[in-house]
Amino acid sequence: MRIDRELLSGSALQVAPVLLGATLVSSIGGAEVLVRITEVEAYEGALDAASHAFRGQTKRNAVMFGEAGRLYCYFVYGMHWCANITCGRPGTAAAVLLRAARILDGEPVAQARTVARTQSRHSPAKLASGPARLARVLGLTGEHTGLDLLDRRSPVQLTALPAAGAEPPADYRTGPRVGVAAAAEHPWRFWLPDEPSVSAYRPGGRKRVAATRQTDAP
DNA sequence: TTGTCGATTGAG
DNA sequence: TCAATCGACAAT
Repeated sequence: MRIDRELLSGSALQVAPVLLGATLVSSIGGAEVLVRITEVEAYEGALDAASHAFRGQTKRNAVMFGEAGRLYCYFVYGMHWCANITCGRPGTAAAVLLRAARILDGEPVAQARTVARTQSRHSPAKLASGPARLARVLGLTGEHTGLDLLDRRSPVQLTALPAAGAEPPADYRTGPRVGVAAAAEHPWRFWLPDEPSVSAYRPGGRKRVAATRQTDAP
């Protein structure tokens, strides 16, 4: 089934599981890489303390407030790019972080991009295991933010959903987001079972617990 | 203008 | 377990 914008216009929580199993193709740099999404995370707007859009619109997160189906890439830890697909209605911020994928075609290109950055090779299953690794094999950086993934002329396109169509896959798993301290109580991570590319879980970083006030409040 | 920290990764 | 490495944003 073809992916349309309406399908992506729901909340991040609704859209995230639907993207599991979808295929994404990048022809950036003249080399084609095709992947099947195996792991994602939902990020809402004002109601999600872990979202880049939590404190309102800024230059960086502006695309999250626009129409669904656009690419949102951000730079993190001074060296990595991570990619999201925007969702929700215009005016409402929401996006789905692409955390891992299985490489269906273009593995040599993916491997070459990895070696170029790390000086070392990865096993096929790990080439796109993790948001920064996935963005790397696809050649995605900040300059690609805003690209319409539903436009056939775009160098990066969301091509198709699995046979099930607009429904989430029959079998998938959910859990807390990886490396996110805020709003950790919600299962906003979705992944396909038995997929070697799915990244390892890691609890959120320091939450800087408000003072080590062990004693009870007055 | 300055200081803090991050939706991570790879080496040790 | 920890360093790398820098842009965004809140605080000054």
